[in-house]
Amino acid sequence: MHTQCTVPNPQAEGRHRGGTEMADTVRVRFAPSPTGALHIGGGHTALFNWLWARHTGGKFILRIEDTDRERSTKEYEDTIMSGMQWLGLDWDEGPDTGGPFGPYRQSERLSTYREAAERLLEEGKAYRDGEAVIFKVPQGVTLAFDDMVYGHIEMQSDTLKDVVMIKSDGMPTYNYAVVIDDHTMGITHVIRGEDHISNTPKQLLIYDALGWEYPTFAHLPMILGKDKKKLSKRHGATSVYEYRDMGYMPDSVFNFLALLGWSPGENNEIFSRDEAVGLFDLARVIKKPSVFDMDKLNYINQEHLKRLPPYERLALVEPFWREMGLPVDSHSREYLAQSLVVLCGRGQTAKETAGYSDYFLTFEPVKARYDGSEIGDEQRAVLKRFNGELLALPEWKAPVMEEFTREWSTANNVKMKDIAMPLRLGITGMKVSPGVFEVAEQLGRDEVRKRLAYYNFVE
RNA sequence: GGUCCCAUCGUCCAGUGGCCUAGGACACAGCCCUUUCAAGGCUGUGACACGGGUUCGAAUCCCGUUGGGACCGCCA
Repeated sequence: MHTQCTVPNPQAEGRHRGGTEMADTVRVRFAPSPTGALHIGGGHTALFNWLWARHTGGKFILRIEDTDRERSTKEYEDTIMSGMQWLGLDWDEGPDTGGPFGPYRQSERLSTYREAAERLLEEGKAYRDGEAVIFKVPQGVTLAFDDMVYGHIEMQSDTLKDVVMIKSDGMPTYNYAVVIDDHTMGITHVIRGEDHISNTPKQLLIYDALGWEYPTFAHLPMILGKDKKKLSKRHGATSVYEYRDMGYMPDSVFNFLALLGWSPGENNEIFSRDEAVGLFDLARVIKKPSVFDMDKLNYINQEHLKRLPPYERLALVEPFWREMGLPVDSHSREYLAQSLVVLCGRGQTAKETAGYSDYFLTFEPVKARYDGSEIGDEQRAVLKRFNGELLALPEWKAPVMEEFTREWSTANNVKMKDIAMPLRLGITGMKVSPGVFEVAEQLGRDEVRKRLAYYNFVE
């Protein structure tokens, strides 16, 4: 057990939860503003909150911070939610599911913000300027908190400017609303990006003014692009959807994101959601910002892809085949799934896998890629003899074909690759493929005969 | 500029004073396997930013320097 961890693990300590001990239960929230899709940074923050809630048996709350009237839209709210669902981050309370601490949209909690603001106004801790309500920062106060990741942090109030609580349009500002909501929603752990560390002292001031206790803070290291700058569109995909569209599995993106700023501590980098939940610990989160590394994502995705049962892999690849205009429906599910088994882990994404396997679905792309013109008369004659005998084999099985080919190449003093390569090219149109006999078996004797005949590689 | 934060291979992590001539993974290079590629196996290149302390002993603790980042909005 990690003694730094201030929150007891209910499983490990065998404590009972619920009922009157409700107050002990971990409550964390992800609070995006609906001004854009769920991007990698937001996904990372949501993920760590979710992990902590699930690990501790607590609650994961989704709160929509839609106080920017100009930029917030319902569409973005929906995309963020479906992005989270895609990643498998389910929430216990939120704008759609409801819950005992609702409403879960800031735009619907305006009265709560006003009440607290009135109180502060009456007590002389805030003042009006124009239509806005502004918090008066007291001088000479030391603001301090103990961050679960960054440790003890303190700052003098003198360096702070007064903070706007309610904007002229009646909407609360972030630094104010976040305090009111986290407190009234019973949030126990505020887990958010490191870029919020400098905001925290302002929020502390408001907790103090209202006489509220601080939640536990845990700031997460930033995710940077290859150039070590804050991740942005310039670094490629930004929304988690773009990863889905590129053929990445949600489990892989989950796994990859979990590894940014955290590790289970053992030499275990590929894990499932459930394993991550069991292993996760906020006390093991590191402080150093991490660079988003596409190569690592690719590797992780390939590992997850390899571990997938055939039909699940088929479900992932199928949309990309369709996108490529391949005749998916003219084949049986068994045939398609088996084709991917033959492909055996080739391709780092479902999209790549689809691109490597088009020849299983139709001959057309093969013809487009390969014309057989580099084969001279002499070699063609050899191929015709060999292919003729191959197609006449009593059993159309890869091991049988392979054995036959070895014997034939020795007997005829022909190099294995001189007959295997044209065969591969003729049936796949590629110089790279799985074992050519496995491909031939999967395609079937008739289809192979048809393709070879097209190139005049067989009599 | 002010305040705050960070600093181990190119990248992601391990390391919480002795087990470290610093470990794993990705990437890269080579070899093996082989009908091609992928996968797999083996090997290699490669880091504690720098300078001072503290200590019998420091990647680990302290101070400074340098370098990076964040925040300083009636955005969140």
